[in-house]
Amino acid sequence: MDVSKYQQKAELLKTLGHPVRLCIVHGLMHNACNVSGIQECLKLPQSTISQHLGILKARGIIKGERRGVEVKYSVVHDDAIKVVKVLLDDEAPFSTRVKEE
Amino acid sequence: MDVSKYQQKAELLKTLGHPVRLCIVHGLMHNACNVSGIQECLKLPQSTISQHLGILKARGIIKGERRGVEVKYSVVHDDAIKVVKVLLDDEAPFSTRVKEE
DNA sequence: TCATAATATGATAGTACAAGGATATAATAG
DNA sequence: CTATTATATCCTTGTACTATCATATTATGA
Repeated sequence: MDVSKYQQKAELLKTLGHPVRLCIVHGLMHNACNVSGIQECLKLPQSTISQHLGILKARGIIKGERRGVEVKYSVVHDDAIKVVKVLLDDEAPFSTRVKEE
Repeated sequence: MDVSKYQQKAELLKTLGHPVRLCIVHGLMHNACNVSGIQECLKLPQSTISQHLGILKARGIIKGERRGVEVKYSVVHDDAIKVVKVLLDDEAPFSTRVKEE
């Protein structure tokens, strides 16, 4: 039995299996934004958000690009996107996986 | 922001986010079987399997029907089925595949 | 009844995770 | 250089999860 396949997929699910992180990923799928945006949305201390972002980044689910003083986050993990879409299938308002400006 | 929705979905993901449980659910989706079958497959102590089954049952992901001396388990949670299919999309028996890219 | 196979539960010990405060780094403006 | 804003890291405390052993329950057959 191919255990490592399950381990890898399970780790993804476990990472997404936290309300704050799930919310962050879902939000980022609609529009990439920075920590302050998320923080305002979730009303949690900045350090808590940053920690979750760090976990998501370490697992390759999101990436952050620094733009001047901000860091703009977006979702880059295909499986993660698929899972979240299946679960929270509220038809993306738009397919806005963009970075304007 | 609708937090409870995320909490509920996150709990599902967290529950599936353990290699043994993920493996159990995936296996059960292909054919419902009993504890001994799973145990043999995973080579873990019976009590460990049973505990994971208990967790999956408590969260409404699987159900067990007693058939004589055995208990036959099967997956009953729609979201769980969708998630596992998307993630472990090996030859879905039917064309119930979710879109890919 | 008793023995046995299948499954569940309880207890325990080790490990990992979560939140939030304090503090540190990075970029830029002045 | 200094101040400010944005973000990251460190640390502590409490809580939850995991694996396993030992034991209990349940159903059935002799």
